This record gives sequence, C-alpha cells and structure tokens, in this order.
Amino acid sequence: MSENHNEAEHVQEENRLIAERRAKLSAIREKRNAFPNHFRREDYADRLQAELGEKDKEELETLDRHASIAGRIMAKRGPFMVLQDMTGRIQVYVDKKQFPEELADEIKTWDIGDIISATGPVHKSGKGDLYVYMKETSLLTKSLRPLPDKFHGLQDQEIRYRQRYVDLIMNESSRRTFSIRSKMISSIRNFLQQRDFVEVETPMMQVIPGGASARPFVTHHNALNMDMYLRIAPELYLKRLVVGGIERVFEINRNFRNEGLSTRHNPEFTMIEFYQAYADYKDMMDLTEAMLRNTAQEVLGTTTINYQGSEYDFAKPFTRLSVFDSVLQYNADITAEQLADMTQATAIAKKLGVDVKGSWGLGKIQIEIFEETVEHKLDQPTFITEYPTEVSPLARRNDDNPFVTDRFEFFVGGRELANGFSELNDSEDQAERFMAQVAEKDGGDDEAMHYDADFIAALEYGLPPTAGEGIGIDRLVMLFTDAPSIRDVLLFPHMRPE
RNA sequence: GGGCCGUUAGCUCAGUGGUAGAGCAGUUGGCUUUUAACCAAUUGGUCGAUGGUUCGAAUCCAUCACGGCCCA
Repeated sequence: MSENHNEAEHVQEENRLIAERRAKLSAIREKRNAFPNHFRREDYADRLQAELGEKDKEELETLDRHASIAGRIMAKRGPFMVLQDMTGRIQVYVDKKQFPEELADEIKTWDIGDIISATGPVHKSGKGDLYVYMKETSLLTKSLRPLPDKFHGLQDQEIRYRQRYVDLIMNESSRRTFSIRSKMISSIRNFLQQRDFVEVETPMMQVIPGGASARPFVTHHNALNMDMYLRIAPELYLKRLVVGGIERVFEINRNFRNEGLSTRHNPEFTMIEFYQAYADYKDMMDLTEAMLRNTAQEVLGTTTINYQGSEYDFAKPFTRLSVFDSVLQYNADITAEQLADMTQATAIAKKLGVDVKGSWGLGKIQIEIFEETVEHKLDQPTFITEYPTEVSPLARRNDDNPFVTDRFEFFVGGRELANGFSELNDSEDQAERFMAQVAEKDGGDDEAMHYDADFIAALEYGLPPTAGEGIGIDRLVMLFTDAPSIRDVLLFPHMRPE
C-alpha cells in the first residue's frame, strides 16, 4: 500500500520540470490559441550572417534591414535570446519595456526549447555579433520537456541514438553528419544521371530473396497466405531491367539482412547499385574512382579524406591488386604454389583458425585466407580483383582463367565499401551456378542463394554484356564524416527495446 | 557469443563502506547590450534492476537489463 503511494509520488516528482512548463502552457491556452500557425518567416540565421555579418554597427543601423525569423530558444543571456533554425543561430534582443504588459509578462515565462518568431531590424552588438532587435514576437510552440545542458550538449550515446531529435537539436556535429549524407547522395545521383543512368525502384518484398549471400528477414502476406522476404539486394531485378532495355540503371535504397549488429552492420542499410550495358568491371572501377573523387570534391571541397586519424587520397588512382597476389603480398610465408594447391591451402586456412568445411573448393579457401590476412590491412583505397568463381555466383568468368571472375571489391581503411563485376549473362552458366548454390543451401549453408527461374528466363531473352556494382552508402558516409560507428550515420539506428 | 568499461538530479559530471554533491537547467528576487551573461536565495534523487555480504552499501560480491569499445 505504502509502496504504491511512494511510486505515484515519485512519478509526480519526476515530471516536476514538465509540470511547470505545462502550467505555463495552460496559462497561454486561456488567453489565445497556444499553437498558432500564421507566422511566415522570411529569413534564416545563416543567410543573415552571410548577408550582413561583414557590415559594421553604424552601417547596419543606417541600412535598417528588417528580418523576420523563427526558431528554437537555445540560450538566454540577459536581454538576449539565442534562436536556432535549420541553418544556424542568431541572437534576438528583447526590450520588454516596449511591449504591451501582457506580452512582456508572457515573454518572462518563455523557456529554453520554446519555438518563437521574431521580427525587427538587424543590428550588431559591441562584440560584433548580429542580432535581431525584436519589434514583434510570438510563441509558436511551447516546449514541455527541458533540453540537455546548453554547454555540454547531449553526450549520452544511447539517448543520442534513441532520441535522435534531441541529438539534432543539441549537437551541431550530428546535424552536419546528416547534411553531408544528404549531399553525398545528391552528388552521386547527379553524377549518374549526367551519364544517362535512369533511377528506378524495385521490390523491397521478394518471393525469392536474391542478389547476395545473406540471411533474409521473413514476413507474411495474409491475403496471399505466403511468406515473403525483405530484400537482401536489388541486383536480380536491376539486371532484369537491363534485359528490358534500360541499359544504364541505378537504385539507391534499403537492403535488409538478418545478421548481428556492430559498428559496421545495421539490419537495414542503404546501398546504391548501378548497371551499365556494354561495359566491363574495369569500366566500373574507373567509374567508381571518378564518382568518389567527384563526390568528395563536391561535398567536402577536397579529395583528401581524414578518417579516424588516417588520411586517404582520393585524387590519385587507386591500387588494383588480385586476390591471389594480395595474399602473397601480405603473407611473406605463403608461396604461390601453396596457395594454388588445395591440400596446402587448406592447411594454411586451418592454421589461421578457419573452420574448413568439406564442401569447400580452393576458391572458397583462398577467400577465407584473404579475409583473415589481407582485408583489414587494405588501408589506402584499393581494388581487389579476380575473385574466385566459387564465391561469385553472379559474376562473369574471366575469359583466360575460368577459375576466377571479372570481379572486384573496393576497400578503404580495411573496410569493404563496394563490390562490382562484369555480369554473368550466359543463362546456362547462371543456371548451373544457381544449382551449385542450391546444393550449398541443402548442405546447410543458410546464406546460399535460391534458384530464381524467372531470372534465368530473363537472361534467356538476352542480357547485353553488362557490368554492375553496389556501394554501401552508410560506410561511405562514415568515411566522409569521420564517424566511427554506422549508428552515427543512421538517423534512427536499430536499438534493442529499452 | 567472449573480454573490458559504463549506468548517480532534466542534462554534464564528482563521490572506493559511515547524514547523496557540484555546474547548467528550473523556481523567487535583483540587474538589463549579453557572449557558457551576471549577483543572491532556493527546489529537485527508488544512486539501472534484483539478490547477497555488513551494525551500516551509490561504494564490496553475484545475477540480469541497456549502452560503449575491442575480439569472433
């Protein structure tokens, strides 16, 4: 009994700061519409700074430039309030004596976090900061919850992810990250559109999840009474579109993979995939270099990327190295003969701690050795080429060496950012590769691919010689914004329920 | 899945076994061209949860939850 009483009391205590603001809101409700939507702003903080920031005090007073702004109160300093809008911050000067008594009294109740309008001439303070000398003002939205510490901002990582809106209000660096993300996607989109690529949207819900090796999320369609899968990649649909004659095509959208979470993995993540007919994987590498260089220059104004203390030069041509050669280069104790021999390569993999399965061929074992000993060391931008056919079920075999495919992956800072290849457009070869994947699946590999008969049918109509590529947008944004975790570049990263 | 670290007021953080603290925010008053505004007073806490050790636990131990970093 007394416990319940204490708990109720506590809930009330917890909401004390909110209750005070709620009372202020009630008082306003009694006088007028507390949530007016009549005000139309004409100016933004940063544009006023750009337009007027260089002018001196006297010039501004002569100019008598009137501005009308709106934003959230972020600080109160004597007769000044700092307003923040989507572009930045600017001060307003409040001389309560010039307002009617009722308004002056109300202004006293305005809190940090409230959203107000302000109109008046732009002046400059003794220390050289612009401010709007408030002639008219109105509370537009009362904020009921107190904001975090105005100086330290919001530090708690968990709250920054769970309540991103508070993070965005408080932390300029967070706003910057998502602004860069938006600009990067625009830049990439423009880059491709200028080269005649057509943007499309293909199914997120698929009956056969294809285009990658990963476990899918399963959902259920009630009316059709059938399971469906959230897509793990758009690849097979985009290639169908190339068959259909959209010879340059791309999609920027979400993929879903039912895997663990880490600083580099979120269950849903954004990929761009693009396909170009009458091109091969070397053209894709060239295109990637040009695109990344262009994006860096457009978005960051430089082709030198600083990431977690390392510097990456996107201006010079990226290193190109085969899987096989890279393993030799990064492992002085492994010889070409050993790596090319099934028995010896298996022994090397086992020594590295790889759980070698009986069904694996030499190609899979070489890739395991590559991933164990090379991948994380590929610091400067590097294309790794000639991936074994065994691990590349959708890529075209190399004309001279059918053991490998005309494929590459792209690495920066030890992380895979992109994967591209000349597409397998031989429908009979593709059908055989699907069969091999199905055998893997039956053998217990739940990441192996399904047989997609309609995709084979599409290839039988004829896919022109084509190359395609996927780039992980989130990881690219991490690189460009110096973010250590994928959660920092996702507005609403996946979190366990509290 | 494993290891390490964290969780104390709305926020940022102190507090290593003996009456739970500071700054900011809030409240009241003062000041009113400030720059983390200032001055004075003041409110505010199931110390993540549960169990244990102890005369006594925010503090020591165990388990769990959530998060961070590293590894797989």
